[in-house]
Amino acid sequence: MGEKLLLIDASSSIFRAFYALPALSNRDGVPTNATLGFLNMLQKSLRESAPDYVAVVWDAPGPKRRTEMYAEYKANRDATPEDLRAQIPWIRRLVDAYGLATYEQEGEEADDVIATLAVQAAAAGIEVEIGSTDKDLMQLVGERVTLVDTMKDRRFGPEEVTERFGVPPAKVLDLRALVGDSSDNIPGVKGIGEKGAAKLIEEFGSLDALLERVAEVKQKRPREALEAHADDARLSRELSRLRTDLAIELDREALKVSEPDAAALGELFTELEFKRQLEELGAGAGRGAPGVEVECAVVADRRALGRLVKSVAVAERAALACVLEPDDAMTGELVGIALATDEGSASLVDVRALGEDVALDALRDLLGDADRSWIGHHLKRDAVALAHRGVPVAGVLRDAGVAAYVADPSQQVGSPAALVGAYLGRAIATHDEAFGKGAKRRAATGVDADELARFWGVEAAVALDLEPRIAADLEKTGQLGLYHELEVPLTSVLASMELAGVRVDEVQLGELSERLGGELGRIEVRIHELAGEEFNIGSPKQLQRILFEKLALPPTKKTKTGFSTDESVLEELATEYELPGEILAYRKLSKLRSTYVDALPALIHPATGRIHCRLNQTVAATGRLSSSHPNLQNIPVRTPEGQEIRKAFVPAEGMLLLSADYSQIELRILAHLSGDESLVQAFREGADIHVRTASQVFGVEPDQVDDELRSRTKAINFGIVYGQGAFGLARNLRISQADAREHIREYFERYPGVKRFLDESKERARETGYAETLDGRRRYLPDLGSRNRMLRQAAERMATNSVIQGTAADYIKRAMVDIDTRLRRDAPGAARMILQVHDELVFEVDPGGADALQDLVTRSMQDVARLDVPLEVHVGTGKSWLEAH
DNA sequence: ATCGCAACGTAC
DNA sequence: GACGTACGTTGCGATC
Repeated sequence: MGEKLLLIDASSSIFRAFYALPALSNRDGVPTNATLGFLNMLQKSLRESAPDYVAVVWDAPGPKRRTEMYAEYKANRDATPEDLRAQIPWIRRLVDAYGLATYEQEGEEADDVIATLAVQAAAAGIEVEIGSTDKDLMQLVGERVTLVDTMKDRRFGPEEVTERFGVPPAKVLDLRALVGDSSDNIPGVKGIGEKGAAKLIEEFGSLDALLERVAEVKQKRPREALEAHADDARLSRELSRLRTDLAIELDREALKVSEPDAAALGELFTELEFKRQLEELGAGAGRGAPGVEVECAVVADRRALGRLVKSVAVAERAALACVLEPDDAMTGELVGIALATDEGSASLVDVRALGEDVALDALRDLLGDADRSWIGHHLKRDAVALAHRGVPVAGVLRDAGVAAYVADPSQQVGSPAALVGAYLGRAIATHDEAFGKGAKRRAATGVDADELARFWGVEAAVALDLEPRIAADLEKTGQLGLYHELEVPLTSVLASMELAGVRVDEVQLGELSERLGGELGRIEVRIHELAGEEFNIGSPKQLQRILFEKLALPPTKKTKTGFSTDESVLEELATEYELPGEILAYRKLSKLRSTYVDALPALIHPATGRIHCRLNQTVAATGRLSSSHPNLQNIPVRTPEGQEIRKAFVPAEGMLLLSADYSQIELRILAHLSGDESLVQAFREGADIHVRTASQVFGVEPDQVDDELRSRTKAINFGIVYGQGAFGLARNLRISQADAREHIREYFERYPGVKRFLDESKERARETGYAETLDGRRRYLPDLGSRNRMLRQAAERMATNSVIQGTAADYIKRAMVDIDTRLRRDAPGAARMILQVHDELVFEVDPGGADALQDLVTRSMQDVARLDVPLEVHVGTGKSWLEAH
């Protein structure tokens, strides 16, 4: 049996699917009929044709060659229905999830691409099936080339074509030159239909012969038509002629049929609410899925440990998974270490049986080998745990969760079991299934080693399959560089930051807590006095009752469950009444106390005396990091009380803190991406951007811009980045919606490049289905195609904001990797990076090395990218975070 | 007793 | 309903 290539004409298939199925949509109002129809066709073709190669061919956007030839080409086409256009990104995702190659050749239509590929494949002895009903494609039919209409279950080989048109495939082009095509607005020769044309071609042998000997045509009407419209016939032939000589290579490797990405399909089907498809997929990936067979051994004596270490040392690849109880790198007990070198077997080093020192000493050289790679889940946690116990992991950390995050940062489930089900179509136990949750949870310390080995051995071994599988997907989407060059090295950087931690002055916080407590007590008394009764001020529900029922103050805003008592409401009421102001003061102080002042000391590590937050690499949908346990990215900075908290973040004895932050990085990225002349110029000239914007938008001299105007303009600038509308701006600035609308209009008038960029970002995201940063980080936004206006507009704001916020995230991550590399090389021990707060990096440095560090950090941060505007970095040093910032 | 959600507020 | 991204605390009703 020879090989088979299936070429799918995307637009033709999608159009047919759209009109063949009734209007369907999911609960978000995303139309789904064309997607479902296309999916059915695709599945049927793959099943019935069983091709070895598949390519999905799209029309390229923009001007077409044929339009240059003939301005009226396809001029009579109606605009594509909106409900169809909205489905295209979904269909592209579907094609991606199936792992199918796509072709989209600039300036070319799908027909010509298909023709070129078909001719090449046929010449190479490959059988070609074309999934399309386009009549023009009939000219390609031959010994090895057939057209397939999947929906009607019809195939067109040479015989069927001859039967259908009355001429063989080789003469279809000449026939169509006479007949034309009303749907493409190809004229043909008026007065000649398909029947007549077939007769004429048969009689004269070809169009050229016919035109040469037109006088011999017996019937009068066709003869006269031909005489009058010979040029139309020639033009029509050229318009219908498929090109088979495009500069395209038939890349067999790329076109090979591969396993569909069950994860991506599952996600798509869920979002689209394709229940039947989801069930079918589930039959492959869900409960009934094949399990993972892993031979799991417990290593509990030194000799076995020695053998294990040797076997890992010589293995090409190895997976690692630490068992920690509780699941925390810095405070958990190291119960076991699972190691695997192939997918079928794993060993659990029983740390409790061996003793931590014995176990770790045996692994020290292996883990310290910088030339190795480690594959796993949660490798950052493992690296921190091991380094904290004196065994740094020097190798490359290839984490499946990080890979999956690059593939889709919005994904909600990143657990190993979910990823295995999704990407490998196999079922493994979840942690909760194996060990219970909540009250029923069994601590790892109380589980025998065999059982731990069975669970963690599988987790390690399966990662050896999983991570490369996801990486292969990343290669297809062009995101492998983002993974290998940025996120993978970053995992190690974050691990050393978490390990380093930050010192906080417990005594200072204790004093502050006392002070706040006293103040809170006084305010509480006053509040109860004003309310005429005692109640829980922290309960919005009780507060509602007091304010809006008992005291009958006018409510201004609602929540889902009742009247809102949030800051803006209370502020408004505070102008008329005393109680709301007191509540605001109470809220502010109690927030600071409970969230920071009292919470932070409890998180100081008993051994290091420092706070070690987690810097999460796989959480934020835009590519940013997040911080938790505790969140050190939202430590107060604005209010005086908040600044007291920052003062308590201090360097180790004899050291300094150094803070370096990007100035206006998001607006600078906006300037660069939009290319807006005024905005670019403003940054190049080093202007105060808010003053400059104020001056340009409101038409006043820069020295006439007072603090008030500047701060209002700052709000506008922020609003632009967040996609804010008139309503939001009006509320923020407490101005009328009309005024806000006017400000926004003026802004865009003054910065037309920004307007254009924002519109284009949305449009591009709508076409592709995702927002993308300069480094190729994607965020899928299916709601861009929703018919629900709110959902759609929210997705549009996410699209524009994600490009800007995500690009900023890419940049500071690059800087972090670069700085870490340089510090390790040039100044080991003298300085360490300890925190990242989105546009700020915080270091702890020996005072003697502060100047050098400042140079290094500034240069590295500025040089992450060559933008049309300079990247400015502010650096400060001090004996507290407040001083340094 | 525990879980999960709503409301609120802190950061960039 | 209306401004993007996070995380933590509190209160409170549902659930175990």
